[in-house]
Amino acid sequence: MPLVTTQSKDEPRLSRPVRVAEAIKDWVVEKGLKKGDRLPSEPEMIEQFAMAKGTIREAMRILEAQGLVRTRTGPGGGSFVHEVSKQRARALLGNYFYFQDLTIADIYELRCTLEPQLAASLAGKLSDEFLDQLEDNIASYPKPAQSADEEREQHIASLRFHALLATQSKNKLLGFLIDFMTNMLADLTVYRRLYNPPNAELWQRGRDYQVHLVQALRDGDAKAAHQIMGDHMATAQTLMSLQEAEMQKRFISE
Amino acid sequence: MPLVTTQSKDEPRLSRPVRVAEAIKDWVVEKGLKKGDRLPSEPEMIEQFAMAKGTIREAMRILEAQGLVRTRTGPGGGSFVHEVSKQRARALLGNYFYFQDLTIADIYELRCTLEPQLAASLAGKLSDEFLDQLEDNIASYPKPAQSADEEREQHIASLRFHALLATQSKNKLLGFLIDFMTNMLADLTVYRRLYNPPNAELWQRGRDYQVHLVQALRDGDAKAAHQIMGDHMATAQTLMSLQEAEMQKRFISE
DNA sequence: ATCTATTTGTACGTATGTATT
DNA sequence: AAATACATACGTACAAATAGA
Repeated sequence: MPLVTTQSKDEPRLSRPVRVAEAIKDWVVEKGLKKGDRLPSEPEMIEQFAMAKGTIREAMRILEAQGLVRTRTGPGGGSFVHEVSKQRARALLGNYFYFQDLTIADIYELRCTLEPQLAASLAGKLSDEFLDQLEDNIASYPKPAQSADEEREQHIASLRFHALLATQSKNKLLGFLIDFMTNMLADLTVYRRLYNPPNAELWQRGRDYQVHLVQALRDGDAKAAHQIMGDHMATAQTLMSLQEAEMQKRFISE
Repeated sequence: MPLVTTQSKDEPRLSRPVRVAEAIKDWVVEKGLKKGDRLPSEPEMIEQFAMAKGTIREAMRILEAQGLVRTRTGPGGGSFVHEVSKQRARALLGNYFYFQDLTIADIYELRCTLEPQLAASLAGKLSDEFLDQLEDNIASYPKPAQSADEEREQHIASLRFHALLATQSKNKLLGFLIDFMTNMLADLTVYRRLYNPPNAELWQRGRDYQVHLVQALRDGDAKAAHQIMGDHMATAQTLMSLQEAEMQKRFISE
């Protein structure tokens, strides 16, 4: 799979640092460099590309910003091929949606189909250790929230439950998406509980879903896992729309 | 919604240009700058951040690489807030998956659920002009491919059909995902038609699906659209697995 | 703990390119 | 066509960080 360069057609013309960055990417792929492999030193690149130091440095910054290399000073230092981290991919993708009018409803629409699919795919595939970890997470919010702040924390924790599950997905794309959505919700949701005080009954239902889900996953009952997660998502979706939750507009940090 | 910064916790420490880039991002959000708005000039930033010219320039390159600013020379030139383009978001996300072992099967697993969902959501919502455009696209591959090359081109064209549909999604996240997946498939699929020569019957079935789909979309029949797209995807999924298609490893260009 | 070698990071002066008026 | 205002690129000198002796 080729590394994706970052150049569009109609746009005027690329600056030198950008072209150098592209050249380095191509070179990395061509040479089959793996993560951790060292790139040529600054002076070597200056010679190889016949560019000034500043230009080379700007090119390296571009690659660094994209998460593809990491640079260290000192002896044995230099730039190294680096695996793009999930955090950075999240952040970079998040910046795209900063300019789109993405709503919480949009995210939930996708969660409603993808989360059950993930749950079904994981039934019977999880280690006991991991299932215990899920239960620990549920145990971290043992009783209904007493305040808006507390409820917010519980909301974040329960999103963490889903992000945890996402790490186990065999399908890396599905896993990333669910992680992205939960993080987006955790980062960006601002409550506007204008008419909806914390509701013990709703809390209990959400909690029950998660408990039953873990049981279904343990039992290897894919169908039940799918069903439970689907109900859970449908409930959550309704809840979010009732609360008139809003997205906060900001750039995301890795 | 805040702009996502790009800093992780465990990692050593950020270089100055990266920190300056983050500071600029925060400043943009704080000031509520919109796309097209001008950032301070190089000399102004040098003063404002008390940094050297090179440092500021590297910071701007970082923001440029992330697609957040665009820079122009000349009078009235400078750096401007820029909406992250879909192309760039695709490329940046693609680089993440370069290091994950994402398979074609993974992508199809998601397409099987998301494409029907999109189709259903668009039934009865599309303009006649757009529906004609879809039909034009179908007309661009009027007969079965005679060679592997031709078949490859037709495959790309039929992926374009899906990308076209994606542009109409009201749900921006869903639209982006489908666009991302079709582009990933178009860019990265390498055929290995070891035992599968171009097959006229399969081609005819794929074509029929698209024709019927457009009809259902015209009629506003969401259920039929969902069904047809679901069948189409299931067929395509089988086809891809039969052809033992492989992902090519490379970085993606915008 | 200190020194030294290595490699990136910062600074700044100058010259060139480019688009607007 | 010329002047202007801006970014772009280069080259050199020096500063900071880190690993190892």
